Amino acid sequence: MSRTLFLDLFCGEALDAPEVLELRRLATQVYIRSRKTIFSEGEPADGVFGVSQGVVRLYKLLPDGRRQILSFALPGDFLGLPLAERRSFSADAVGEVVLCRFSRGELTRHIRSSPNVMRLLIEFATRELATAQDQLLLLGNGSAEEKVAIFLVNWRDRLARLSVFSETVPLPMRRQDIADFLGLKLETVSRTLAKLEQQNVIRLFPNGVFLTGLERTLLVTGRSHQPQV
Amino acid sequence: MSRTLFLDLFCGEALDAPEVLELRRLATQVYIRSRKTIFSEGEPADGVFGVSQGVVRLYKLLPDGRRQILSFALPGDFLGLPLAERRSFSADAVGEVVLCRFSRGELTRHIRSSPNVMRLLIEFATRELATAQDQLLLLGNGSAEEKVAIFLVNWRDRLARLSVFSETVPLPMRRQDIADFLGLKLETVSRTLAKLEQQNVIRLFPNGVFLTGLERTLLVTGRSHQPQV
DNA sequence: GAATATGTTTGACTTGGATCAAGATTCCTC
DNA sequence: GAGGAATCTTGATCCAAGTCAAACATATTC
Repeated sequence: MSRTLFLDLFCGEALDAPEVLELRRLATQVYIRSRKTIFSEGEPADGVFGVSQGVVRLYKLLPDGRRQILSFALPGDFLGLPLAERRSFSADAVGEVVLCRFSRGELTRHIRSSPNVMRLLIEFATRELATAQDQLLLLGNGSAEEKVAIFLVNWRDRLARLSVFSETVPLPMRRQDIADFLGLKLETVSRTLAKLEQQNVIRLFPNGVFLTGLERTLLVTGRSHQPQV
Repeated sequence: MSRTLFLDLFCGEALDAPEVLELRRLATQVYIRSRKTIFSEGEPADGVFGVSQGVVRLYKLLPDGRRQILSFALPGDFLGLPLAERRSFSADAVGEVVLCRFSRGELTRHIRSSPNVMRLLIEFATRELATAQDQLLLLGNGSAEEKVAIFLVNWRDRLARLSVFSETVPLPMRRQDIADFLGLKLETVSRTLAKLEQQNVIRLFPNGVFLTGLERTLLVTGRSHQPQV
């Protein structure tokens, strides 16, 4: 694996080839083993990371051990915005992960001189904020069933944007992760998935689900059907 | 009221005087009556607003009438980021409100040529995202008591940054607004406030609270004690 | 300053999801 | 592939917050 997949994801779309080449010069690749921590909340943020391969969970911990997963980062996503001095959340690898790493100083210097990279970052920030706001709506108002159903649909749609659309959706994260993402307990996630399977809208298999008529049952639709920003 | 208070809030801090003057040339003032809607989700976003005076609630509605308040905007805050074509949430005035309005085209043109304004916006976006993530932590993990207590402390701290610090905190919004912000029902908010009053950590008065030893009781501290970004 | 509307508090009861506790799978490791 | 650990499912019970309902306060209007 010699290519910086993270950057390739923008080539031709948001950035042109010379720009990608210049950024690639600044980037180093980092391989993270499954379950390993990439960085922790409160640490100095000396590197900026983009995901090339795999899934990364971003989360906050409370002193008593409660955890809130903020998002699951996929290839093409940054692990947070590159401006803060310190990490405002922790990140670790859900499976094997390949990252693209920039030094914060070099990247911000490069950003200043490149309107395209600047725009890319602002777009990413805008998208992240909109996603967080949709998640607020879900956490504040959704029933367990709505939360799980919408999570599955959104997850499928995100994966679809990366590869080919498929109703056969891998779920590399644990039930506990889904629970901490949705503000539920893992037993509730398990029970809710079982209930959705009984309703014949999903079919469970090891490390994944098969989605059938799910969207029709959703009360909260979120942004899943809006065009990508 | 002839000055654009919104802009004055940045003068000397993030922007220098000539820059504020130039922005003021682009700005118009808008007066909004109490409870009036400023814009609604889904509309074209033709103007960019900053708050000069008053409190604005930003929220999303579900088809069945459920509402999630995303945040209460105070003087110095933008009502969303100025990039999206359409509003991703609605906004209305909690009390009498004075806004500073820019045309989106003029502002984005100006942003491109001004690194300071650009930086201001990126900082605002970063801060908004961090705030939203703290709110996710609270909505996903907090009990009713934690939610209400942290809301009160954060609200006091935000007001303190605008004027002088005081434990006497006005609450211009309704109980229903607090409930929709915290993912609770208004009865629960009312009961929880009563409980906190019985514990002698707050004192209620019409349209406000007096905070006493509240912070010591908090399990979730949020960002309330971190330095301002 | 009645009359009315709009908010807030409080009480009685219900319930969805949490908690506690086994089992059943799946995944490693040797 | 046997043994053990981690993960997932399912069942029984509990409780924090929701629901329904009524009284109480505070604005607003005529």
